[in-house]
Amino acid sequence: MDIFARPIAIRRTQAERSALSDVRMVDAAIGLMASRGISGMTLKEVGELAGYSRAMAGWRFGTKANLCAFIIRTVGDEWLRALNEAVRNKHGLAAIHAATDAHSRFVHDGAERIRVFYMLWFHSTGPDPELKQVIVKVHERRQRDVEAWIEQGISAGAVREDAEVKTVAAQFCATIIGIVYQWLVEPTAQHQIHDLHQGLKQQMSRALARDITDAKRPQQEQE
Amino acid sequence: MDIFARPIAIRRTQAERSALSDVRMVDAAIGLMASRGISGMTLKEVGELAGYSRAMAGWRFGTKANLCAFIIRTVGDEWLRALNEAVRNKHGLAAIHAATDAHSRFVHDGAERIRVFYMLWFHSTGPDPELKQVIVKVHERRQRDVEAWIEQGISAGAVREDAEVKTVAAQFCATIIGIVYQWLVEPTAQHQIHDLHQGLKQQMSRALARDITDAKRPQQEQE
DNA sequence: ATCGTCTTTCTTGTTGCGAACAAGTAAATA
DNA sequence: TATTTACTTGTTCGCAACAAGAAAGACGAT
Repeated sequence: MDIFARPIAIRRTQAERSALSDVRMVDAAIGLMASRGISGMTLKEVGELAGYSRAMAGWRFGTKANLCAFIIRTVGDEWLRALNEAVRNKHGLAAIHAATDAHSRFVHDGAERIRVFYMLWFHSTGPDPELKQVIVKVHERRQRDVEAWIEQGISAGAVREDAEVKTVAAQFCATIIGIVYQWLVEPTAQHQIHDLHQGLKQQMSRALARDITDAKRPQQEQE
Repeated sequence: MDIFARPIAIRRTQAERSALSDVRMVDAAIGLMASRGISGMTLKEVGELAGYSRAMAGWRFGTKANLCAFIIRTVGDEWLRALNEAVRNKHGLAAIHAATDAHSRFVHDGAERIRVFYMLWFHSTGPDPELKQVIVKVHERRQRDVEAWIEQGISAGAVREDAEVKTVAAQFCATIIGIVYQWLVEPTAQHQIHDLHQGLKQQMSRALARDITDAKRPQQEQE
């Protein structure tokens, strides 16, 4: 009977315990940053909101920067996985269009996680090497993905051979970041964000399409 | 003789005193942020580095956020003035190309002030309304300038009439921001930054040029 | 299974630093 | 000289960061 009297203090393995506290604290931190900004998120509150003590977050992650890095890695992975899912089996312009549409959709849905992910992304512009390392990794991987799509498109004959792969990929990534910035600053202008994504697709078409006619077709694939 | 014994405690008007301390503190703050990042800049050090006491910066600006806002306004104005100088008397594509080249040049020169300005720019992505207000203003003004260039180009007959002014201007601004982000994260890759600017010019040509031949000419105006 | 020991997870206690404000001093204005 | 404006010293509060202790899982021995 005291089996029932005891609250739901389920017995968990240690690995389960840390995993659980990790996700609880990440969720808490994301919630706090989404509502109060990055500087408004405090390790103390993260611990307490996650159902632990003051110092829990500090103890697990050491420093606030470490927690942020962990969040970037975590959400960044989810994010890359979702994007790759959307692009599955496509290559060349089709892949880029699919990725852009997926990006537009995700951003439109406006999940807290993504918003905070990009907030952190933009916060790592200082000379502090800590966060930057992580960001640069995610960033490089993104750009490599885009380059791969273009190269696959070239070898499949769907993209013009003389396309400057690295430059175009860099432009794509830069524009995506610019669009995200707009979104973060003015989350209400969903229409504009959508237009910017469409414009990006068009721009990539003009840069990569084999012939003029391909590039001219604006291709409103989404919605 | 004690006129000479006394250090250079020149008699200044009160307006001069505040103006002087303002520029000293802004310089100090920019220096600190450039070397240690935004969170590494402390009001205490700003005051002392500027030659005053601990609390000087806090007293003058009230809060750290206010100091940052002040810096954004100050440098933002310098920046807009320099850009407008570079574009003087141009319109349409020529103006946009000139602005892009100027931007590329400024960023290449890599003045501390600009770097910090953009660091602050990217830091204001949270839900904190304080800094965001200022940024949004600078941002809107920028976009209006670009729209004006395009419209002038249209009425002068140099830009196609069916150009979607607002959308293209927004794309231009977004891409600039994306490029700046790249620069902040990887300041070493100057070559890439230059390429991105050139690519942006080409992209704008394709979007705005009256006929295809105009758009095809890559126009390496810079350097 | 049950006990005792070791390890990992988490908590309470403390320190130091910076932001923010309050109350005082010095310099300029009139 | 009186008043306003520019600046300084003194203090409080909150957070990050660490240290030392408590509780909960792991694991071998009986």
